[in-house]
Amino acid sequence: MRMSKLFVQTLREFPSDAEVISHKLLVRAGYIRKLSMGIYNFLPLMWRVLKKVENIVREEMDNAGAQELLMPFVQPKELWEESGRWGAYGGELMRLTDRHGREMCLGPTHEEIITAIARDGLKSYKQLPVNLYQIQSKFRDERRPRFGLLRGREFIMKDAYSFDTTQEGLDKEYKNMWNAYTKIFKRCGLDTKAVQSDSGAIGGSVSHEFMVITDTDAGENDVFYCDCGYAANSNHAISDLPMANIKGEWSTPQIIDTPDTHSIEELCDFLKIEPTVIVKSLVYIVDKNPVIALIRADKNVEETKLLNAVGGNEIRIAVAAEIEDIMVQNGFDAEKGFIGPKGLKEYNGVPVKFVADKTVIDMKNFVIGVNQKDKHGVGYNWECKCNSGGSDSTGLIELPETVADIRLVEAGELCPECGKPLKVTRGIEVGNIFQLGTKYSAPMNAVYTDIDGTTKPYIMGCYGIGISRTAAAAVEAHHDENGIKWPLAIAPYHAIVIPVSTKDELQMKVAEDIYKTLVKHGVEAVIDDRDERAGVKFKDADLIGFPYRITVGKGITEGLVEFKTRETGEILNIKPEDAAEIVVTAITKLK
RNA sequence: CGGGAUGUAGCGCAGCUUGGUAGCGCACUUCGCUUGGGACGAAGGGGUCGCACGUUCGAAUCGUGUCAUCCCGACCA
Repeated sequence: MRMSKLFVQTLREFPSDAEVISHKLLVRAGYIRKLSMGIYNFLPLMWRVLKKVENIVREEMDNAGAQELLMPFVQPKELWEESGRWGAYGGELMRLTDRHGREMCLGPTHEEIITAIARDGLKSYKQLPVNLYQIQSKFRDERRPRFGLLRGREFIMKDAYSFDTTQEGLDKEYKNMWNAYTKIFKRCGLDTKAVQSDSGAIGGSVSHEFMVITDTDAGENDVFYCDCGYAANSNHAISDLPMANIKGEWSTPQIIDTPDTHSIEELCDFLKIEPTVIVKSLVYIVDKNPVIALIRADKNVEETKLLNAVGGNEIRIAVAAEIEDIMVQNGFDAEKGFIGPKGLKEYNGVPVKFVADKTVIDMKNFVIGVNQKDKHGVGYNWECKCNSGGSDSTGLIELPETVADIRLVEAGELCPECGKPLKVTRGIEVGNIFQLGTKYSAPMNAVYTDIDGTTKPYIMGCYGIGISRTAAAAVEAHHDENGIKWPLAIAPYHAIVIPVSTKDELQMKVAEDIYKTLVKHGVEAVIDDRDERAGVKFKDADLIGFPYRITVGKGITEGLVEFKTRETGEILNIKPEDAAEIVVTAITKLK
């Protein structure tokens, strides 16, 4: 490709609406342009990168025994009703109506379709196991798209689905996919960590996410890990707490004035206490139902854990107006900062549910909100057998029926497997593997006939890789102040040849010769034939991120050209005829 | 969904307070000059100032509404 013809427009400045480095660089270097919120055009350079990632994924999936197919992007409501997700999926499912008034949706994932395909085709145990996959655009109407390609609404994804007759078969395929993923990301030049995770809306039990560990702030997920090998996503991580004072100083219960203590910090300052002796009450709304979470005040609630504890689809924190409503409806006059569990019965006719984090059970003589403005209860305890002597209930709080781990783990807490302090890092999720079991096959009546003549639902697994997200994650992991440093395997081109002066006939001739030789040997190369100053060409080459740069300049009078490796910055002066060999050798090593 | 901010040429921005013929840098076109890290000079082309309504003799500028984009999410951050 000749640079003068390549469809790419680099920008002198970063776009103003981009926040993370992969977004900034991909726009500035001319890879992508935004069309709408969370929706991007993939320009020719980007498309080359995406095809490279796709092909690596395709090769390894095929090697692992999976078969590629392609399912529709637009899907009928009926299948989603069969699985129960038409109602359950929420706002991320982009729904539309066709001219006949039929309701459809844009596919955010394809469990329903693939299960229907399997149901039609896989009738006998003799046909199983099977693993089917596709590489295709997905659409999720994200509440808040951001970070460019890392969290767009439309994105490219590889999704695979396995069908087995036994759990042992699923376990085997799960491991098979795990191994394939490890190879895929390694080939893409990415270091990944497989972490335990919550299975979320897709459902199922066992699941792992493959995370690219990155120093940049684009990592959306905190990954907690330990040298012993334990690693988990924040929505799944568990830990033991280090020793702390969890016994308050007040031995007799009383309600005291705590004016203007709207935050835990203010309350601690006022009472001169540690947050470890406060039980805070947080109001959540789960599918329109009120849920009060009780947790030690120095810790935070992990919303996914809380959601799993109460069951439901969507969880969010209550807004101030809702908290006010709850107070009024239960005969209180308090505001946020003074909320407590006692006396809260219902909200809009729905009983209030209470969930206590398991770490509050051992707390004694604690401080808690009592639904009175500018007041808190101190010296409170849980109402349980050990406290049965109390004649009046003042100072006793009923321990909720649901006691669960709803706590967000923090670095420094203790590894659940070996007891050493956990470490935290940011990760970008580029792939995931789930054991679905019969979550879709059972409700959709997707069954096969087993050897004994009985019909059984398939045991399913699903396995995703974000193709476009993987490319963006590669930029997060491989860049410097001058631009992108693509791993060779997924770079849009392997090398660029730069004649410093297009008016210098010798330079041009040597550059053209090198370029032709590279192309002849299967190297994907660009020659920068533009009549630009050398600085412009170097800046563009660095920004776009060609792994190798061959510069033909003044040195040619001594028979030498410059060979630069983008990743390391290493510069060699070599003979023109040696350039192709170096690049070809590097490319060969990729296979 | 709630809160905040911003919409002026392809990109980045000024002008708005105090209404009076729409500007700057980059990019683009032509010419000259220059050629190892985003040169310089000259001359050009390109915008109904997000959209609608209103106030006014007159609106990018003031008011109302609307759409879009970005940032933030009750305790804690």
